[in-house]
Amino acid sequence: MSENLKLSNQVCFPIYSLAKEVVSLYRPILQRLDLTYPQYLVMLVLWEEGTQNVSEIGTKLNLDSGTLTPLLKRLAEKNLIERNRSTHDERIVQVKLTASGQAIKTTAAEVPEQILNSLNVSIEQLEALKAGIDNILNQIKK
Amino acid sequence: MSENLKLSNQVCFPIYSLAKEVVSLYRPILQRLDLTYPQYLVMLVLWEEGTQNVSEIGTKLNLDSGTLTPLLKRLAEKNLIERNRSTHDERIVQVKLTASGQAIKTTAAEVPEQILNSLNVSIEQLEALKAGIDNILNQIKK
DNA sequence: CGTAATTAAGTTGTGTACAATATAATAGCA
DNA sequence: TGCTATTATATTGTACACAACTTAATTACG
Repeated sequence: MSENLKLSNQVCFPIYSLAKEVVSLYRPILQRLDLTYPQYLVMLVLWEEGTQNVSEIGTKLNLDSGTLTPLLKRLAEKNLIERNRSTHDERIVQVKLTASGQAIKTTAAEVPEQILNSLNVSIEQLEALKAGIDNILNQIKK
Repeated sequence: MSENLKLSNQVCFPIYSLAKEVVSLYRPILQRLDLTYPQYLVMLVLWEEGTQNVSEIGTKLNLDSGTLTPLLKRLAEKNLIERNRSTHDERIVQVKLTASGQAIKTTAAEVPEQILNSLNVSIEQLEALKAGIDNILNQIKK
């Protein structure tokens, strides 16, 4: 196999490994908030953009209802969100922060700093990585 | 939140998204081999390095026995590998390619080219991304 | 208006991931 | 030798992730 062909394995496996590594960096930090990384992503969307439909959250996070429905039920059980059918269109479920959900935003504000610290990498390196990833994400053939 | 603090979200979420995107690029290609991406990774290890212990595979792929044991059982059910307890040390399970497992290596050799094609990115961009990822992976505080 | 097509969310089934724990075998050592 | 610690793998439980399908509601159109 040519060196160029091997490259896909040499890039895709590190991407896969890095993603797992990143999630495992978040795990102990998010544990204090009783959130998993995907749950934290949903909370970020709600903190930043307010009440959202299930499908709006799905579009922003690239997750489908098969993943989101049970995840949102778990967030609701923890009393961080409320799920209500829209009266205007009964198909739509609106996901809204509860007071508790809004309240933990303050604690969650400390997460990025802790992550930056455990990533242990310069801002410049991160910027470069972000540029490289955005590049690929935009160019992948859908 | 300062721009620098936001950066961790702006890097970690794309990493997480890209990894899912990459796995979903492999999915239709690997479907012809009846393999998932993690299963393909295990097969790559075996094709390149021959018979391995469960823990050796785990070290190379950053997966623990809780993930590997059921995955390897599925590969064994497909008759691609054999799992045998070592006679010298009964704790060790040796994972060995079957004739079928060895045989599909030929078809699998086409996978990297198909992935490179669907990534739709220049070799230079991939090399840059790989460098950025390896950088971070090496520097993350364990 | 009435029905077909579409849409939004939920359900089911399969397959990772991983923490925590269990089990069994081996190694180390008094 | 006998006991303790360690090691390798397996098991259990929880939580994604996604394909395929279902259900219920809304829209589009003849």
